[in-house]
Amino acid sequence: MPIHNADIADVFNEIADLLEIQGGNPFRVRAYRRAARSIGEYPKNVRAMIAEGADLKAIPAIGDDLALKVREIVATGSCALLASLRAQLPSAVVALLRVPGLGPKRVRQLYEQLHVQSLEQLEQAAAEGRIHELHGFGPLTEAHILANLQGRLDKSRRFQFAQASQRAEPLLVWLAALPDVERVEAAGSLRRLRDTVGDIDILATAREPAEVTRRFVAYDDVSAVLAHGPTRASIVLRGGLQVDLRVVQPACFGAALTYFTGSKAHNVALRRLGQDRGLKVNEYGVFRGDVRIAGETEESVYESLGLPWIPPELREDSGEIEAARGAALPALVTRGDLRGDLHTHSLASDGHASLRAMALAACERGLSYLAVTDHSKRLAIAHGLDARRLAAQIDEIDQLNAQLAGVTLLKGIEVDILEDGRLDLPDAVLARLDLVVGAIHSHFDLPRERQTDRILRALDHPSMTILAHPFGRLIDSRNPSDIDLLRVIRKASKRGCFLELNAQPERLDLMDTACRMAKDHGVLVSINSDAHSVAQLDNLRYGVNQARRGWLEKADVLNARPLAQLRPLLARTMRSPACETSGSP
DNA sequence: GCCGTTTTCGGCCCGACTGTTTTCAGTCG
Repeated sequence: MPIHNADIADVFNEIADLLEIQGGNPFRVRAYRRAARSIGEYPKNVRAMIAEGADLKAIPAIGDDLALKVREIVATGSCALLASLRAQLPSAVVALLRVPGLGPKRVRQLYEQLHVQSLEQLEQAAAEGRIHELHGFGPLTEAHILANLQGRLDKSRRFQFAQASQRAEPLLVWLAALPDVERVEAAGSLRRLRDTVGDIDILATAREPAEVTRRFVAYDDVSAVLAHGPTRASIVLRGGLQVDLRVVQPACFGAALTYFTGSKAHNVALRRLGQDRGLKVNEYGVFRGDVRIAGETEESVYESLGLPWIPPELREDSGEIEAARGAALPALVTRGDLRGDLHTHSLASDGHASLRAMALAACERGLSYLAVTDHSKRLAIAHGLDARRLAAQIDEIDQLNAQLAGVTLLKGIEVDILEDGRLDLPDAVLARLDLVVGAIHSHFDLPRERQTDRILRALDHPSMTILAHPFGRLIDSRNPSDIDLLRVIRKASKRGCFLELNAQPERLDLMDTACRMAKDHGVLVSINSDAHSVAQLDNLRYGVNQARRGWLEKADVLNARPLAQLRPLLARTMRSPACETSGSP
């Protein structure tokens, strides 16, 4: 089985978990976690780097020892250290770390003293009252463990951004209306616009902080109170979403907002930067000795560290601090930059609105063009169009465009990419369209080589314009397909094709790191709503969020081009077979 | 186990809350 970066990251993370439970050197544990993250996010495939003879120590957090282990994992699929750790401690115990309230120390105690090594055994031990007898545990801890297990409250559970945002909005409004509250702001991954949100972090200033946390834990949508102090409190809403509130002094607000926006890795990087300058950075401010030199605003915090303000979307310690230092932060794309939408559906397939209604709705939303891309015949469940119906729709759009003012409909199709990479409609009818959006809707789990070759062949089709939702993932329900994105991007670049960032909240596909990879190779990304109704045109904002996390600027986005500039990019002359250089797909 | 415009050895981010202890360890973010 070929080893991917994510596999290596998994091995290092399990090593870190097991070392931590065994009470290993915490800095060594951290080194494995940093290495796992670094490799997991590294844009180049490590297996390919080894094949090319590249120096693995060029990867951040990889030194002599871990470079050897990476080679070992690529060669053998595992590594001796992991095997020996597993021999000392069953790897199933790492699942116990996912239980809220259980960290490495307690997991070790449970294993050594009660021989607990699975969630089932943990639940049984708690139910039988054996846990509270352990030193350091008590009846409350035992009750919490039981409640967490029975409620299946999982630390690793994440919510789609849109779901979390819809739960957070009313709570933020309610908090802002409390009499003592002066200021309320969401922080955390919600503010960083991540595609999924683990919990909601809220920051407030208030005249009487303790009064605010008291009211907060009594919010009427609360199903559990996890913590309640004078300045901090944590609740779980019905539906399982955790919300953490911190109330801070106004003079600290910027420092606290920075701190609670994170990411954790970004915070650590800021603190190290502070250390280098003899400064201490925490949620109360930036301090030289006991003197606070910054903290009221985020700008002041960054300025004290010699940096310009960094947009929250970029705060992942993935190059943003270096870019800020070099005055090279991107001017991120905004919703207002979008001039059109290149993937939408109508009544002709599985959409819920007419062509005219979609066109008018697009116009109302400030868009000047809208591509109609109904499904093709293979997707029978969506009433996909065959060549005859598509030809009729082409004529209908021509007639409608003659009547419409302020918005232009583009003739398109979301054509199925068949298992072998052919497209689902005849070349002749595809050639009549303004654009062809190709998409995979079946055989999502082909092996990497076949899945990649399938896409490369589709990109070689002279009519192909945009690869829709390239990974096919559905957050919570379908993993991304295994494709070699670098090969896909290189082919798209060579063929003058584009990649879609599908803005449906459960898709958000391309992912942020993939957007960045496309940008680095000069392949434009099309932020498309994939709207099946008028209201879903508003999904574009979720796509813009993701694009911003992927460092995309206006110039990197296909549909930020006005129509006159877009048309030549869509023209198939640049993709004609004659243009293609020789070589395999 | 990584890393270095102070360092090749000695550092490695910082504080709140809980439940347990009787002054603090563990967990979390």
